[in-house]
Amino acid sequence: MQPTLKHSRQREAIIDFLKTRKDHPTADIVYSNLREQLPNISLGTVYRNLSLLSDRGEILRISCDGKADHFDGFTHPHYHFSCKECGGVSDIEMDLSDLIYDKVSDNFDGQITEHTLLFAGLCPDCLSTNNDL
Amino acid sequence: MQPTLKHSRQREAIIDFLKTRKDHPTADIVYSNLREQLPNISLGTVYRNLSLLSDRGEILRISCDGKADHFDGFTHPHYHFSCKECGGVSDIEMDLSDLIYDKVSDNFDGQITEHTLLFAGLCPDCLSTNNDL
DNA sequence: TAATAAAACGATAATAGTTATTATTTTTAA
DNA sequence: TTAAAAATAATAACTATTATCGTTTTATTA
Repeated sequence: MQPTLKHSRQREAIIDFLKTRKDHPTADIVYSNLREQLPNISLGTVYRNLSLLSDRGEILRISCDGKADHFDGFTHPHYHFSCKECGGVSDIEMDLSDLIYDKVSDNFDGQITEHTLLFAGLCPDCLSTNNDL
Repeated sequence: MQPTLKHSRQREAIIDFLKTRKDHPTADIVYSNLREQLPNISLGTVYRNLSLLSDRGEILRISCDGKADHFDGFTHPHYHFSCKECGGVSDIEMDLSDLIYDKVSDNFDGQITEHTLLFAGLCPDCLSTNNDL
């Protein structure tokens, strides 16, 4: 059994902060923003709670290419896009699940409980900047 | 312009080794295996070449959840599966590209040049072991 | 409300994975 | 066969993350 959660101001602040952001901040960014309201919060606390919350499915962890993980406070089914130019991570709202699960069940004998689909390329901003050159 | 490649015994050994493996080894595993034939090879050389080769598209880098990256010597279109029980990474051979690109182009204005789709759950072995309990 | 146990904390040390530095060696082409 | 470019081994440095530990906070119960 996992231990019962006790309320903590720090954890609540982390969840609240993530809910205000659509840009999927890293642990470090969460930390430096929260220090404004909670000057004594520790980076370890941020990491601990981000892991705890994503393990419990309350937030999403997005891992791209060896760099720092990003976190998403919104857990409805959607996908992510990581721009190769600016490094930003943004949302792509669409529903592929049925399509993907139908197809993969024909091709794999194990049990698939989740999938991560990450797109990469140039975001609209960087695309237009590049075209201007 | 990127520098012209010069042949190196170490890089060739890395490519050859990856071609013999279907289990997507990490840099560390590549290193310890290659030391049998090249006792003086350095871990830095392994990392440098794995990055160089994946940047050039000759091998694939597979990033899952903060742990060490895995590398795949086969670059034809296929997807990966990471078992939550044993941590192994294996292949799923299927073609979703058209399906995915068609759908995503309706939902995103940037330019998508690649996508990474990683499945997770229980591999056939761990699934049958779990059922036996 | 005071005592207590569990959970969470902050500070910081430690670790894993990876990248950078540098002096030396290897490769390639003139 | 020499010279420039690239690659190497060894190792230091770095980044992201996790672990440790003594203290504080939270929730429960006497």
